[in-house]
Amino acid sequence: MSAPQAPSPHPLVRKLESITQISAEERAALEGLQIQTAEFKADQDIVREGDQPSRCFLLLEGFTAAFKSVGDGRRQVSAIQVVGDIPDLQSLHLKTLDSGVVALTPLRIGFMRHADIRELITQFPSLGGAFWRTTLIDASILREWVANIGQRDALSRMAHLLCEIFMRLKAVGLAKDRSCPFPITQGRLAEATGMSAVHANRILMALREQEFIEHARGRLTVPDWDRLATAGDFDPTYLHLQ
Amino acid sequence: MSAPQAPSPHPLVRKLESITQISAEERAALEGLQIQTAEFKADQDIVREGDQPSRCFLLLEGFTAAFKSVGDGRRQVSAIQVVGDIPDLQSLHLKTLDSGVVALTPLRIGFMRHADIRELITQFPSLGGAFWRTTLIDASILREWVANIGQRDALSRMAHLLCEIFMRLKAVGLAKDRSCPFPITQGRLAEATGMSAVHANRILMALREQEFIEHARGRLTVPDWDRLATAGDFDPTYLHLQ
DNA sequence: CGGGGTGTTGACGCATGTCAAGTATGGTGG
DNA sequence: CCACCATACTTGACATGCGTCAACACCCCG
Repeated sequence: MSAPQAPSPHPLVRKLESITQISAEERAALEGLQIQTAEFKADQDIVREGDQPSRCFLLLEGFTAAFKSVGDGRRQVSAIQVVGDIPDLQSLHLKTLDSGVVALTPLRIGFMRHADIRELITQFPSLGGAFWRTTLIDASILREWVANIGQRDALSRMAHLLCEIFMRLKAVGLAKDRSCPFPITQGRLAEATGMSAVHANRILMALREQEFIEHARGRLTVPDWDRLATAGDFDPTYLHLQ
Repeated sequence: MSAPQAPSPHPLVRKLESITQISAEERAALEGLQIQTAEFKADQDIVREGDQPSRCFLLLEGFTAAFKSVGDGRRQVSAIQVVGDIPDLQSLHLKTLDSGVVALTPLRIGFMRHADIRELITQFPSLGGAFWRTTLIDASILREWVANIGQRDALSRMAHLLCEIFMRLKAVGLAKDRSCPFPITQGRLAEATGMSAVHANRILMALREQEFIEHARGRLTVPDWDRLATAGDFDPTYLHLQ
């Protein structure tokens, strides 16, 4: 009756379809999942370290970052999320959040109740596998971040991060050709790469001077992908795309 | 007939019992899971980056480390595993391994086929949740490592790592009182904390001189836990014990 | 057209890396 | 039981990448 392969307007279906085969039934169930949308302004905390949420949220529009604060007040960003990501999906099985999530831009998000997700998974175990898989990909990215921060020098480190974000945006259709939206301040990039804001600035300027990137007004352009990927020692295997 | 609460000799049951309630039926199913044991010598690779395994392994005895190599040949350890851990459980849903696992000591491990685990989970979905949860805890630890490596100075960083390993060993009953086995070389600790081996040595000596730790012949002793925890800015919430 | 956040720049110090030369330690074979 | 070897650990001298501080420039947004 309906066109069977119409591109789904539903962001959660899109997300999981990029991960696994979704049957018509599962798709219907996903589309029936109750989602409560909300908007946030830039720099607002969506959830905080220590929270015990009963729902998690799907990022519908904008960018977020997960972060932890350490003793002396410094912050480390441990992940950056783009459209389609579910930043706190781990709260489904871990009662207490071990990191906060902050809006990097104005956001539109969709809350999904844990109870509803659990019911969905009970009914369609293969969807449970898909959700599980997304958290495993997040963990894989974290391992790469550990290696990135632990071993690469500042220039490679930053280049690597830029490669990752660019490629993940491409995967969700937000990167056109050689450029993508990039509304992330140098301060945040510094927190994500474990360097000072001043040094992040110098490294970004070096990357621009040597024409690895163009970066202005919230857009990132990569004139020569291979060159940037080489500088960042970037191998996308860990993203487990496709 | 049998004593219902006899401490299970089965390591997988022990692991999952520390995470969730296990019914008698589930326990029986877990104990029936086919496990093929194997032994490895120190420094052998159990699995390698790029492998596509059809089984994963449970660590029965010894210590392992997950690691990635970066471009210039340096290595970063992204996790250290102790008895009861399943270092490559993510391979259940991610086809290609994004990091290798190496034996830090002589090992005894038990291989479990993906197919068997999948069947088990299909039959007992709540066990699936327990397995999922273990991978989420691993991810939580990775977030803490990102923060540790990214933000803390060398002394706190090392102290934090020592706290984590000590507490995880305690959780599986391997730490007696104030001391635990610690067969990890300074070179590995350096790879885990993202510092050079020489610097790791100096930091460990500083920790010993200031009596934060005693560390010799494969044993670590912590004379004053609170003092070490303070030095390492250590808060165990992220381990999600209990 | 004003102001707060963001980006830029320079001077300087220090934590950490590197290189190189040892010294302990523990396992192995004679 | 000892000699030997490989691996781990230790130490010093030196270089440097990066952090800190402080001032300033820019640019959007109201």
